[in-house]
Amino acid sequence: MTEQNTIRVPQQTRSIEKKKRLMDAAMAEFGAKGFHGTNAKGIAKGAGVSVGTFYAYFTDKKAILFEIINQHLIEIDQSIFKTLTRKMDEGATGREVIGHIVKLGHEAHHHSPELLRVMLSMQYIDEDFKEYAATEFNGTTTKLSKFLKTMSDRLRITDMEAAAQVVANAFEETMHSVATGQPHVEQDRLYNALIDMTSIYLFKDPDAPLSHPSQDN
Amino acid sequence: MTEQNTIRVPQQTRSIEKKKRLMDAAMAEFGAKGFHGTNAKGIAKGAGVSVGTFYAYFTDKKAILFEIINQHLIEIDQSIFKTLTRKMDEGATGREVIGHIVKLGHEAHHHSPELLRVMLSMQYIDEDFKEYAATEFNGTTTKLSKFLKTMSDRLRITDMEAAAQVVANAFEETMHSVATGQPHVEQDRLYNALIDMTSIYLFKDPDAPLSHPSQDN
Amino acid sequence: MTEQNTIRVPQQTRSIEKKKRLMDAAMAEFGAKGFHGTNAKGIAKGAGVSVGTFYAYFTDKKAILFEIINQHLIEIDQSIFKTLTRKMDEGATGREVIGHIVKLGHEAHHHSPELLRVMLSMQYIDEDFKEYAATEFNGTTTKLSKFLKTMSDRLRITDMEAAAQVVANAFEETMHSVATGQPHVEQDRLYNALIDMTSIYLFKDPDAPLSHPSQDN
Amino acid sequence: MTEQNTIRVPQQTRSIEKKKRLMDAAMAEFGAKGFHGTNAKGIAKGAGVSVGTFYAYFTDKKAILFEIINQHLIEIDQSIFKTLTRKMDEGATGREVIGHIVKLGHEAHHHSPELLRVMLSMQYIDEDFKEYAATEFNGTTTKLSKFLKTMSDRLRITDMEAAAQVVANAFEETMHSVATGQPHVEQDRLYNALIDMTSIYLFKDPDAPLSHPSQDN
DNA sequence: AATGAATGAGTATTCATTCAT
DNA sequence: TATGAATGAATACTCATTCAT
Repeated sequence: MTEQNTIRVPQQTRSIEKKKRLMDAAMAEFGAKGFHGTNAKGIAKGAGVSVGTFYAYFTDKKAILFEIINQHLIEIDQSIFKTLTRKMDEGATGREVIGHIVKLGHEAHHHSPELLRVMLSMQYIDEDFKEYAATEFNGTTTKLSKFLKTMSDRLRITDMEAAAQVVANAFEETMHSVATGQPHVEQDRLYNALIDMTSIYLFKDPDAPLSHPSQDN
Repeated sequence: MTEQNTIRVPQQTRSIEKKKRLMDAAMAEFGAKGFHGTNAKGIAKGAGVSVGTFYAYFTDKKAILFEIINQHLIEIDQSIFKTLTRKMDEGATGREVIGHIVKLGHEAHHHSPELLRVMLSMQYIDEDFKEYAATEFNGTTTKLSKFLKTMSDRLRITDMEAAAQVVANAFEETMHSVATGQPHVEQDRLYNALIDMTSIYLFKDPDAPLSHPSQDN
Repeated sequence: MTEQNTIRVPQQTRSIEKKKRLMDAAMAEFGAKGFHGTNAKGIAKGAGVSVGTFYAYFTDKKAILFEIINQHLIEIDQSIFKTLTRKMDEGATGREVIGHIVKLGHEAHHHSPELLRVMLSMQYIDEDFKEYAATEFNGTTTKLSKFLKTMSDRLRITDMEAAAQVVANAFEETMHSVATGQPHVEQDRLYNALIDMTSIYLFKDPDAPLSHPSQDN
Repeated sequence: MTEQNTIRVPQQTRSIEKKKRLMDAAMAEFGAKGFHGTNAKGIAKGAGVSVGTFYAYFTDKKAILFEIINQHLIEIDQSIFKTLTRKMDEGATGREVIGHIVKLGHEAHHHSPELLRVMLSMQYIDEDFKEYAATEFNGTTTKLSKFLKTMSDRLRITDMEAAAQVVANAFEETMHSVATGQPHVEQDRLYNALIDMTSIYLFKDPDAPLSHPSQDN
């Protein structure tokens, strides 16, 4: 009702640690019971603080989930695109680069499969999360699209934007299916198929080194 | 999901119609407000019956959602595989058959995008739905896998099961992104990319007719 | 959040009785603990029903207080103006009629002094109650004003509206001070003073009979 | 209202100023949001100090409201009775003196109508405030009563105490209705009626000068 | 078969007050 | 003296489910 509710922005070491404890506890709770099964009281208890303290750091349980997910996605995103150019400089082929992305993506998704489930469900339930996920995904495909454009002469495809999105979709869904659960087929066969499909699709020659494009011409 | 109470199995015409009314009302409610925003009272009201009647036909709101989704998926599944063989007999190429699947899938997913969202969220929230979705998806990939095996000599790929799943994944996610959301790229470009990717991946020659395999040998 | 909350309008005998029980319990609670000290749970408990039942009959505690007060004011209002004309026909003087009003007002205010306190506080706290009280008071003064106009030739005063309001104010406050508590002076002396003040103010001759004005002229 | 903790009685200039700042902030908060809508944190924030500091100066929010109201009433009370004798010495009539009181009362009540509302509501809600208001009102009527006794030979009325209270009641309520609300009749007509009613009631000749009573006899 | 009144555990959130720093 | 982080009891309100009629 009143607008004097200020959310605590921790500067002190103790406060920062308390906020972290809350986020860790929240992650555990969300992972175990889902969004609707989790409540502020439980999170606070898990973190060893009072409900009041929870509400001092976060406006509500949606806010804390948001912050948790945000932090994770930032980590994932960074980890994927960071090493790509280095790989290429090492003379990796298209197929190898794709394989590397699969490996990184796999690791990222397996950081916390439980949380991943919650995150995935939220984008279908909540408008804010939907929007956030869309923006996030958009960012990823844009990066991928740009990445593809830097090597356009090695590519089969011409519509880079569409390709980036379709490939990202295939990656997403396959990662999720592996991370959240039911692998009807062993993970390696699945990843091999994924690598094969996207490599064949994207590259003129998936097994040629990607770097030093000038030399090939 | 246990059936501790006797749930009415309608034999009478009036009962069947009442059950249908309940399911229609439920679909509308779930679509508009999501699973957690919907309650039994609202569904009953929408169907013009009492809460008691609702509970006479369904154990709880999960049960009615289950039944609704089940019905839809059956329809979708049938619509996709029904016409495939006919297409092939008409001399369609691999690319054309894939294109046909995309068209059917698109229609199916756009039958009720709202409900689709609920369905998608539920598989991340609820164990029963997760299991169901897995089985369903498994069924689809199995069918696809079998379908691929009937034309193995025309295919690039060798691991049919893995291919079926990866292709199904790419389809799923792309359909969903179009159905539930903000397409960053126009739908047609996306679908073309999807068709291109999967055709190139699956077939030795995506533009050769699939039928009469004996002739080619 | 959802708008399917329908407030139960009792038609059955049992329901009507339940609603009455709730209102009686609420009156007791409000009287004893004031508005902010009372909660739905307590009212329900007092009425021997569950909280849910409370909320089935009333949207919130404000609503039930409103209904209680409304009922009381209707009773008060009716009791005051009902017998006035009869008194006049019996040849009562202005002073006697005023005395009669004081008597009726006193009875009305003493129906439930505790509730009166709550009612009075609410008009200063809550906008809806303020508005309601204003309307109600307006109604009373309007009636009084009309009543005065029927005997304008017997009156000293010329601005009937202003007189009606000032007289009503004097009545109100004196009634309240007697009903809610601290009589620094005995009630009868106070009422006599009130009668004296308003009679002298309103009438040319407070001790002449009010009826049959034609005869006097 | 018990003082279990040591409440700071400011002697230092800085402390006095801090207390004033708190009271000013509290007035603003109470006026804007009422008693129940206001909380210690908000007041402290408004005063630019910490909650702890608030509790160092006041036991709770009731205490600060008490102090604020007390200060205001003292001011009002003084302003009303201060100039009365002077007016009389200037040869004012009874009606003119009453008119002067109305003017002063009006000004006093309009100092902070918002706070007035809070004050009025509190006397119906809280026992301590009720008692305080009673005492305060008692004081006013006692003063008025004494004032009247100094001019008993000019008065119609004989029961000075009762008259003082009834007149005070009429004043109170009319002032409040003007200050807090929707005047159904213009303020001037209302005040004129009030002056007329009380003058006619109190004085033998409302239009004769009050001073030098000996000369008249 | 159908109704819908009744239940009450459960949930999110606030805020007066304390107390270690 | 002053701070403001921390506490946790308390509150309004909802909704899945039952069961007497």
